[in-house]
Amino acid sequence: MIDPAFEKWQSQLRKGFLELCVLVILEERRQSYGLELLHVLEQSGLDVREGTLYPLLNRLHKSGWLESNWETPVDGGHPRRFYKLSAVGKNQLAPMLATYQANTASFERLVQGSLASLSRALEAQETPP
Amino acid sequence: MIDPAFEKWQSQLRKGFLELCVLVILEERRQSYGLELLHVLEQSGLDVREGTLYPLLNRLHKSGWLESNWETPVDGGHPRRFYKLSAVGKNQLAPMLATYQANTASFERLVQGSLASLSRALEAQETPP
DNA sequence: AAAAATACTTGGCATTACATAGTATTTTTT
DNA sequence: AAAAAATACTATGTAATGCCAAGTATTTTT
Repeated sequence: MIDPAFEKWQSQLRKGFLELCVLVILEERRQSYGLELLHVLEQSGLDVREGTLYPLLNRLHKSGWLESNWETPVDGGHPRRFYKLSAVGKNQLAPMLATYQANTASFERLVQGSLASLSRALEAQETPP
Repeated sequence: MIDPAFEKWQSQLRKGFLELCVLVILEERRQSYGLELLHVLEQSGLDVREGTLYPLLNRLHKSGWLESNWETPVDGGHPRRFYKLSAVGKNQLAPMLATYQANTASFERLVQGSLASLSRALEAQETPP
């Protein structure tokens, strides 16, 4: 019995987070395209849908944070739309990382005073035999 | 010159995150009320507005994750609406923490391979003299 | 030639953060 | 005692994102 509100919350938690992940990948790989990004995200443990990623890429492109160009693989195959960070996008990445890490630090501060109660919550997660 | 898209992204990143923070605080403090929660959040570094927190509490209450009751302080003063985790809410907390930590771990995996490029990004954050 | 795989597009829904404005009660000030 | 300020919560509307679902186009496989 999974509370449907929990799954909705999970979706909400990914807002903004996925964009940061994509920018980090592009910063590392210099460039990439949709399905490859999906693969990289999945390998890192993030199960992202096409209907999530492609609009995300279009938004970042419209915001001017990404540049894109179509390329056909040299060995043939379906043409792909490659994305890479623009100068503007590169400038955004550092503040975004700072914001993300500030949130993480705030959360750590919140749980710091409640290690006992949190370990209680985590233990309750496992089903008793 | 701050990109307005950056501030919008910051708001998006807090979606879901703030709910988790509030639940963690209530798990630790047993119970609390609006303005006190704002104070605790602010002390941890999160600048949350009334117009964000109160609707959030109402939503969690409607979802059945929180119980609430009005109390007037024994030494007089304005009556306050106190919230505490319900049994359902307590059951949500552990899976939510697991999801949050899974996201954090995925992100760490993504940046792991790009320590060099990320430190470049962080250095670019400081303005040269 | 048909089917499958690759790769991207588009439209619509539900949800949340935030701004803004408003209500009610208590305390402080004059 | 009346006015002002502080405390505390409510209500409305907007913008933005994740996700589902269906669709298009090209290439490869059968």
